[in-house]
Amino acid sequence: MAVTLKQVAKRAGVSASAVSRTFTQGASVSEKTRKKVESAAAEMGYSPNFLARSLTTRRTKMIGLVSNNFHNPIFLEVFDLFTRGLQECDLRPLLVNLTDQTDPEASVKMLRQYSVDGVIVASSTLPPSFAKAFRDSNMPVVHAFGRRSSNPQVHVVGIDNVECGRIAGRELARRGYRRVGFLGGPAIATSTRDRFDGFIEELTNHPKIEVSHSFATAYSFDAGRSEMCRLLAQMTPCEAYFCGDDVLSIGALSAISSAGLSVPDDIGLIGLNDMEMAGWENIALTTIH
Amino acid sequence: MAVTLKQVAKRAGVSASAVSRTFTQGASVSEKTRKKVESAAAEMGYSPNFLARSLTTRRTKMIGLVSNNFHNPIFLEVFDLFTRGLQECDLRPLLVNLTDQTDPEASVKMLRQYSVDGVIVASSTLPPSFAKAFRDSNMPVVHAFGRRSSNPQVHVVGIDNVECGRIAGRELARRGYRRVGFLGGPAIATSTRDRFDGFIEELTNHPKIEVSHSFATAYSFDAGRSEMCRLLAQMTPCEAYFCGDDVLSIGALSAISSAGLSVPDDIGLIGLNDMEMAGWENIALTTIH
DNA sequence: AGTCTTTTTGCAACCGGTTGCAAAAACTTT
DNA sequence: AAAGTTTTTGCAACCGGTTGCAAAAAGACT
Repeated sequence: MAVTLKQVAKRAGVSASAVSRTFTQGASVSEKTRKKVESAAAEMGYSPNFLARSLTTRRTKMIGLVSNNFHNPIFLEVFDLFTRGLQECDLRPLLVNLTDQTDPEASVKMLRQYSVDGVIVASSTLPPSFAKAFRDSNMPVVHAFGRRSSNPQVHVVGIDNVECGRIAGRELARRGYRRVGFLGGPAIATSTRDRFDGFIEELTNHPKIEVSHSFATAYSFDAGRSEMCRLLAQMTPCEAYFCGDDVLSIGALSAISSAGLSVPDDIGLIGLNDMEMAGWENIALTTIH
Repeated sequence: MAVTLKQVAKRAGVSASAVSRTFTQGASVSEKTRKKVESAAAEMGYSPNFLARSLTTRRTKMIGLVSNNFHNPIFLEVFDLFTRGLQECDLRPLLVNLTDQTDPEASVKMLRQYSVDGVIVASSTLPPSFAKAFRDSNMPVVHAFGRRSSNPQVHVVGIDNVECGRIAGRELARRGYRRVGFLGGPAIATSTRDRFDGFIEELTNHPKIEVSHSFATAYSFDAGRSEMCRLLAQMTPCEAYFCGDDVLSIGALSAISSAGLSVPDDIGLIGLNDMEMAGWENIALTTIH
C-alpha cells in the first residue's frame, strides 16, 4: 500500500542503503545520489516508516502520557502544554487514561509493548509506587506533580507543595484571620499531605491563630462543595480556608453562596493553581499561581 | 534489553513460530507446547513487541486523536470519553495537538509514518478539508463534531447542530421573549453556521419575534465575555440570547453580571453542551444536553 | 498393524527499515 | 601515471516478529 524504501531505491536506480542514508541524519551520501533519491521519493510520496525504523534504532519517539485526572479542568491546560512541549521535541504522546484503574501492571505492560521511549505520569493523586512501576520496567519516567522521593530513580517535576502551604498560611495570617481552616484534597495524595504540612508549619509561627482541617474526597467541584457544606453546618466555621486546589475552591465557593454567605465578606478563600477559570470574572478566585 | 521471542523459544525448547502462535489469537498450537511456552514466557517476563508485529500484520492498534480544542473544558470530557472508549476496544490514542497549526499536511505525514490504523479529528472548528486530508492519505477517518458532507468518505459523528438551533429558538419563543439574539462561535465554523441556520429557521415560524445575531471570535470565555460586553453597550440589547456553547455562555454570563444585570431576570441565556461546569451551582446555566 | 485424516510443527521468506564492513569510486599527492 | 587517501556505495545480516507450506506427529478407522 504505502510506498516502501525498496520501491524508491529501484526508481532512483540505487541501493536500499542509499535511500535509507538520505533519510538519516549525518549519513554519508553524495550530493548526486541524494538528489536522485529525493526526487524519486518526492514523486512517489515516500516517507520512512517510523515503526520499522524503531526496530533497529530502538527509538520510537513515542512517550506514554499517563493520567487519571480527566475531571479537573486544570489538566486540559496541562495536556495542552505537555503535548505541545513534546511535539516541539519531535516526540508523540501516547495517551493513557487511568481512570478506574488501580493496578499499574497492565499499563506498564502495554507501554512496553509499544516500546515508548519514556513515560510522563501526570497526576498528583496517584501513589508514587505507580511511577516506580514504570521505572522498574526500565523506562525513563517523569512524575509530573509528584513528590520528590528518597528513591532517586524517578524524575519529579512539579511545584513545591510545602511552600504553597506556607504561602497560603502566611497570607491568611497577614490578612488578620483568627480562625483558619485547611480544606484539602484526598488525604492520601502526597500533594495534599505536603500542602497541609507547609500550612501547619507556617501557622505555628502564629500561635494565636486557631487552625483546623479536613479533607475532600477528590480534587473536584462536587467534593469541594459537599465538604464545605458540611463545614458550614458545623457550629463554628472558620473565617477563612485554604482549599486544596482551584476546582475544589470553586466548589466551596458555590457552597458558600448557596448558604447565603459571600466571599470574601463573610468567609475568606484561597485556592491553588491559578487556572484560567479562576480569573473568570464571575468566579474571581484568589489563588496561588 | 527486552526479552525477545527467540529467547523464549530457546528456553521453551520450541521453534519461534510456536511462540508466535501461542500469542496469536486462533493459531494452531497444542495444549502441551502452549503450556511450555507460557511458563517460559512468564519466567522471563516476555510480552510480544507490538510494533514488530505490526510490520507484518499491518495493524498498529494506534489511532490518531487530533484536536485543536485545548481551551474549552468540554474537551477534557471529550478526551476522557474518547480515550476510555478506545481503550475498551484495545486501541491507543496518539494525541496530536493542532493548536497554531494551519496546514494539515505535516500531521498527515506524521500519522502515516506512525502507521496509525485510523484518525479521529475531534473539533468543530477545523474546516472539513482537514479531515479530508487524512482521508486522502488513505486512513479511515472519523470527524467528531464535524458536519455531514456531500463527500461520504469521512465518517462524521456528532450532534445535529441545526436541530440544536431549532430547539434553542423554540425554547426562547416558548418563554415569551420578543427580541432574541444569536451569539455564535467563530463565524467560519460549520457548527456555528448550522446552529445559526436552525435558530433562524425556527424563528421564522414566529414572525413577531425580532432576531439579531453576531459572532464571537472563538468558543472561549473571553470571546463570549467581550462580545456580550459589546452587545450590552449597544442601545437595545436583546431580551435573551442563544450562545454558541457553554463556555461562551459563561463568558456572556460574566459580562452580564459585571454590567449589574442578572440572568435570567434581566436577560435570558441558553447555552449548548451541558458540560459538567454548567451544572455547578454558582454558574447554573440553562443549556442543551 | 496398516492406511487415511487431521492436527501440530519447523523451515524459510517476508514485513520495512538500519548498519558494519569491504570493495569501488572519487579525489590528492608526488 | 602511479600510489595513497578519503568518500561513497552495495552486500548481507539484523531488528522482532508473522505466516504459507510441506513434513512430522497424532488420532481415527479397517
